[in-house]
Amino acid sequence: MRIGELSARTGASRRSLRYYEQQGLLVSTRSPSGQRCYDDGHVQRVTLIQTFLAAGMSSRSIAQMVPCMSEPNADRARRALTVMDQERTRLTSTIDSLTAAREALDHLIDVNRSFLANTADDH
Amino acid sequence: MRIGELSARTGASRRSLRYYEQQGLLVSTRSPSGQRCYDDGHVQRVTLIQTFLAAGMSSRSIAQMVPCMSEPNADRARRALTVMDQERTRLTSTIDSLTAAREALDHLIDVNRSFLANTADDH
DNA sequence: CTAAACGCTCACATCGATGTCATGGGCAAG
DNA sequence: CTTGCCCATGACATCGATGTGAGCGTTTAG
Repeated sequence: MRIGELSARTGASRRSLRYYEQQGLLVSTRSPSGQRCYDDGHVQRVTLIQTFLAAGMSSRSIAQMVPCMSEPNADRARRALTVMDQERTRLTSTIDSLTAAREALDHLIDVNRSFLANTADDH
Repeated sequence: MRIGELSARTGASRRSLRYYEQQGLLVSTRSPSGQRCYDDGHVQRVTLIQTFLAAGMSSRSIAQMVPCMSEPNADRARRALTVMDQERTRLTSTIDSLTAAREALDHLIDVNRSFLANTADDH
């Protein structure tokens, strides 16, 4: 398939798909005229990239983790593991931050609701 | 206290504190010479702001939620509640995204470890 | 053959919180 | 008074993923 279809299937814009390739997250074969060609495996890969990007990972980290570079070299795999562990730690602490923020927010919501209930009583 | 001490106590840079004020997240009284003056309550407020910013909320949202505008107006409180509910929903779905990403990452880590174990066996 | 729809590359724009620098005033200790 | 440190404002820079548009080739349906 060409870039338009991959875009339609994944929801990633054509612009983003080209960017992913430029950053080394995605490889494509080219037709004789230079157009990018993808197969079904690429749909999955893009989905994974989207998952990671949505989690705030940088394309640089993703490039080091996702084995987009065909040949699974052992050295590369070891370095990838390092990055993965770092990212996992980062993810976990981000989740903790968000959870803390949500709790703070819940508290604010309570305070606010009470306030509104009281002013309603005052009427 | 002046801005330097508030900065030291909260870890927010002076630049950020001035930015928070400019965005309406923080109020300060001014000394006759124009310097910002804060009290202990401001430390707590800044901490809350940091919590929310770290959770990816925009300063715009925070400004609508945090009752920095002294007088707790009922209309304002109602609009704040709307924003709070939206932000809560957003937070929850972001947490879900991060959790999903972490699971995908765990899977990648497993695959990678197996691969390394196998290549080690090959030796 | 032609027109529409698609693809390519390059380049510039965007957003938001923060860093940094320039220029100048405020205040306390020597 | 001077030196050193803090503060004020304003302007410009940064980062990263994505949008947008120009200019030009390709593919496909009529």
